[in-house]
Amino acid sequence: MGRKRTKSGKIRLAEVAELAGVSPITASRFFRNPEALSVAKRTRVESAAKELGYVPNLAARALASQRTEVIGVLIPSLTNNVFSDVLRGIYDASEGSRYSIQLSNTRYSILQEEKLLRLFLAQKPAGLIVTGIDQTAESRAMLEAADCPIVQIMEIGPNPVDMMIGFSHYDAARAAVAHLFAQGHRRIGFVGARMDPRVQRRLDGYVSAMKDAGLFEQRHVVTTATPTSVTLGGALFTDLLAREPDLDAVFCANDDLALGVLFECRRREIGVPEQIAIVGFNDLEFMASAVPTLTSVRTNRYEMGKTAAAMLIEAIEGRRPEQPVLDLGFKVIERQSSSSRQSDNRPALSAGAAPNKMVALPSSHD
Amino acid sequence: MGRKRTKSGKIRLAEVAELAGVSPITASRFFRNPEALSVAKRTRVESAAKELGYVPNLAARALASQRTEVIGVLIPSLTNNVFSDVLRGIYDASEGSRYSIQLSNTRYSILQEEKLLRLFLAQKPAGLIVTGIDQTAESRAMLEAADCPIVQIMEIGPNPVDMMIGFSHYDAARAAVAHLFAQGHRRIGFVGARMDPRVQRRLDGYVSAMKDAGLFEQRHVVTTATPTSVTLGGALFTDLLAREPDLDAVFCANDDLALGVLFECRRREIGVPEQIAIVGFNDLEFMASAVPTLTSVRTNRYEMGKTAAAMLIEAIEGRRPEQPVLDLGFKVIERQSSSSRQSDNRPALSAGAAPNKMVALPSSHD
DNA sequence: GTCGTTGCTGGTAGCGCTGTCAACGTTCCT
DNA sequence: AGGAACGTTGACAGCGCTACCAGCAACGAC
Repeated sequence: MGRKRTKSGKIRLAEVAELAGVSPITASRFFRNPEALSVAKRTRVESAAKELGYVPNLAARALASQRTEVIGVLIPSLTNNVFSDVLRGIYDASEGSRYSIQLSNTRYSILQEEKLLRLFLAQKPAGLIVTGIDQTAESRAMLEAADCPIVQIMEIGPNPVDMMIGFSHYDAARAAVAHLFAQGHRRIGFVGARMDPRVQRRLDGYVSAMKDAGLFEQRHVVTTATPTSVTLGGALFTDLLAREPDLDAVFCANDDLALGVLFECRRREIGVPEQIAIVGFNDLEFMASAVPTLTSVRTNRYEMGKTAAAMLIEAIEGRRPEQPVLDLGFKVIERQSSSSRQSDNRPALSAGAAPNKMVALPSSHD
Repeated sequence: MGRKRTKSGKIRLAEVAELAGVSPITASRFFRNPEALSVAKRTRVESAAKELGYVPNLAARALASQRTEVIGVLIPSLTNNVFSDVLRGIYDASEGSRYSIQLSNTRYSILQEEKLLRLFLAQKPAGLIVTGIDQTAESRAMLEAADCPIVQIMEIGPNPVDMMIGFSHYDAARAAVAHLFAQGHRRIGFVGARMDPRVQRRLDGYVSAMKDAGLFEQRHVVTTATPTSVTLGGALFTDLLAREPDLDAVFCANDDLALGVLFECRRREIGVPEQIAIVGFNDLEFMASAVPTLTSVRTNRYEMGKTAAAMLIEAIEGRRPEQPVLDLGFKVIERQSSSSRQSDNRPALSAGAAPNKMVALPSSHD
């Protein structure tokens, strides 16, 4: 008795080929490069596969072809809203393609990242998406030696490993501070948490902008390594006020902190923006809805994820993008919390009605 | 010349076995069931593997053993904070285990879920985590026929496919309403968005509690299929007020909506809780930090994900939990936004100092 | 008519690992 | 002392697919 089915009852390629009256290898080709088949065989295999409900065995394919159809993604956090937007973009772009996403969480540790990278690379992924540009030397070497396309996301900088998509956090922070200057603010504090490399670069941008204006004061900067939260924003702002009660603005390294600062102002009955202006970073959805509406720096997170995955897939399939480094820029979204025009300060009647004035800036990096 | 290495330069199990002076199959056993080896061979294989930097080829393993070490996870959204907490738990529990997570997004569509399920099952996952209890009949049949452990998460209900971990959204909503009753509120509105099955059950719980008290009014319920957001909370609340200006409390199906309602109250200069009490759902971090602090129903999302994955892994390895259905319960976290005691209503000086009174309830389901 | 050339197809031989089962040595029991 | 029982080990034969190369027909150029 010839065995028609595998033990598990699954349909194999051989069965499809038999039903279609072709050799297994021809059926195999149908799934990988249908154009290589004559139209007649193509349709025969197609209908045979559909009739039998054939699903390829990816393990066998990976073993025989010596490569997988897995895209590895290394991100530092699953909690952070920012990364969930990026991830959504990545998953959306991978959907419908043959590639599946393998996600790992580095927890903001470059050592953990190195470990995970080694793990990924051992499985010969089709491509890799890694967060940021601050890998260990060892990681960097592995990435450069990897024989698959790689996209670095979230920021741009010199010496891309391969492809890169993001924006300049440094320039974005400078733009936020410039906006506050333009509104007449001078004593501008900085509130930052987690202090991962990107937040650090926002701080650097803030510091340089303040120094350029001759206004930098170390005591205006409050940071912590603690993970960010709304509550933490209030606590850090409290510290900041204790050091410098005369602030007239706060630049927050992200929107959660900004919301915490807003609540703390409300608690202390400090008028926003009359007494203190607030600017956040990322432009999460709630910023437009707060009272007063909160100014923020908009970043294109979903688009970043989606484009990164799309670029990667193109590169995997041999079509390298003509633009391997993509600057997605940012926009300062000016809202009530930092507006000096009194007319903008009265609470709008409905959240959606709050006027947003945008200041678009492609981040320039050199 | 004997080939020592695979084409790709990778070390194979055979090399390790040769260096250790054992047969390949013995080396294989070392990685899967070290206890089966004598101590001498075990240490020999171990050091040989380390010396060569051996990494198993998972594709070959999967092909030969007819099973994968992949845990499939089906969740309806990557955006929703709730799921990022659950996911974090799942990833944390899987870390260090041999299993890797394969994530797919159903986008709240049970048809999409069915499609993804079919895809997953074809690859013979080691286990499956699916969201909720509202699968299509077809999905349900596939799950029941699957020869791997399955955990349903996010809620509990009758007829688990296999294991189940969650809580009763219905009971949680009833508890929230009961809390508002206890604070003296009677004209309680409901605001809901997305209206996925779990939000629907929260609505059902609200309706039943209101009906039990003889206070239900259809016009006090405002819902939409639109995805949730803070802004939407304000908009829905605006609708609700237009229908019924005399509300004295609002129960929001989630915290984003609650925050939107709070902002809208501030915009309209409606006192919270003096004029209107607000209760949210999920107890996201910012609820404790808002002004006034916002009452919410705490759910154990991280723990749910972590426990689900841990249970699943145990079951995969043959140790079925004695409790296949786990009710993680919920807690009504009472804060200023729904407190009738005037002393609680004055703004606390610091966010963390806000007193939280907890009402713990294991959800009873029958 | 012959000779490439191109397009399509199939045979063979693995990819690296594990399931199965038999065989071996050792211990323990009667 | 004999044999059963156990623990440990290895040989063999694939898992389902694809890389590689050979073969064959059809076609155009000379």
